[in-house]
Amino acid sequence: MKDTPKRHMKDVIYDAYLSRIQRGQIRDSDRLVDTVIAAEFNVSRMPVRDALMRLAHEGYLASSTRGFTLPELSHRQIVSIFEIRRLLEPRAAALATHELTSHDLSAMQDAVALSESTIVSGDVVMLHNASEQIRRAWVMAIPNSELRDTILRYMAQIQAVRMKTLRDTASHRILVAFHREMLTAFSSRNAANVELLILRFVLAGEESYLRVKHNDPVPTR
Amino acid sequence: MKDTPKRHMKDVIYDAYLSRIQRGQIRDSDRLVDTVIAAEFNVSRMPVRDALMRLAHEGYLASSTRGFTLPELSHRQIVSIFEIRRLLEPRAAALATHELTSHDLSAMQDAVALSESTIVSGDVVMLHNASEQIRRAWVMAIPNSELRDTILRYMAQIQAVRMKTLRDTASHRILVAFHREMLTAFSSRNAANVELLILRFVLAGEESYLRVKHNDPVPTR
DNA sequence: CGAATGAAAACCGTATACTGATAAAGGGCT
DNA sequence: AGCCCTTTATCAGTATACGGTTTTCATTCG
Repeated sequence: MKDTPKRHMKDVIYDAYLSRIQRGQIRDSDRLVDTVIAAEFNVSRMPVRDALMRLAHEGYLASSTRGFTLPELSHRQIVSIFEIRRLLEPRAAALATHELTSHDLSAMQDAVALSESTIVSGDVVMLHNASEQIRRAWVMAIPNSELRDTILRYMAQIQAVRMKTLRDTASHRILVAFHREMLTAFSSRNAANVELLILRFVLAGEESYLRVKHNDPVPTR
Repeated sequence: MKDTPKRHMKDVIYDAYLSRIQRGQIRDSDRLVDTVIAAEFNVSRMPVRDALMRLAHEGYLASSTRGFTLPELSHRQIVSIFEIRRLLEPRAAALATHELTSHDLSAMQDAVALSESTIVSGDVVMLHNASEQIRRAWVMAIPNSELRDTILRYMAQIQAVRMKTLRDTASHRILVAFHREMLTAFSSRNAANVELLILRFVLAGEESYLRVKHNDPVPTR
């Protein structure tokens, strides 16, 4: 049984749940309780607690007196994070432009094709996955690892915004168009274009969010 | 016995050691061992471990198989963080400009006076404290709390850079001049000036760091 | 029928104990 | 005398247990 060659359980659990969170596999209503997860992994509460608390401190989870849940991002927080993204992501993407391998680019190409296909199919889950893949392709290529980590910290916000906006037809079309443009810009290795495009992308994302928010001030509940 | 009204020991210990780290009271050679700290606070290892691991994950400490120590920020990391600061801090300071209370401003004024006094006294520790106070004054006034938290995360880097550069006479004078300018800019509530000034400040800090680094490639040891 | 109340359950924080990994120290071999 | 191997000490990771607090829920009273 070499399912975890050498790593500590706390890290295994941390990675497992970070992945689940980032893939949107945890629902708003889910409560993550250490004892339950401990049973799932056949370990004691301690490594689970370590992992959950780490996720909580990093903002991926919210700790309450009654288990851990997804953080409820307030409108204000979401807008705040858009501001940080506006400041960091254009430059970060520009830095990543020269670092993307041909493998990264073809992965992005596949994801963009997937994204385009959702216009007709209307498959929101697939669009979500495609967005995630495209984003991941360039974010992971950011050479400044501190910057990369900082940007990765806002996955929760991005997740939340996607959830709110992806069903909106107008936002959907805008998003797919951006995906196409990104592929072009990254492929041509034009960092200046990429920088501007990502700025426009973040701004458009904010605009979409605000529009959907305005039309549907009490979402998903 | 109400020495800690209601807060959890893990948080008390976290705060205590974060404070010690930020005040430079932990030396490079110090090894922080949970059992020792547990004895100091008369608790078990667990809350201490929680606190230390949290500090480690936030970058204030490095975990090894042989106790926790101050992280050795690599040259590359320090430069990486300067890039993030360049992107975030000018805008953040501009946002803070309108939020500073008269109380904040007078605190800043006191700190700037302190800073100026160190030019003749050469008191590096006092300069360090003054820098910290000035920085804290405007950082804490950043209205976007996510942005503020992100900036606060790099305190460790700033600490490390200060340690390396503060003894450098040229850097010392430049720093004090910036402190004076900051007071003026913040007091006049001119956000545009502040934004530009802070950008110049970060750039100057990077330059100082690189200069000192170049003159003394093997520092403090 | 709804509100107050109290007991039970859920769940976290902390304590104690054990295990395993690793670095330092000491001794033997060349 | 210098290098390698074995031993030992140290310290982090994990297990288990307990106590306290908050939530839930049923029961009773208005």
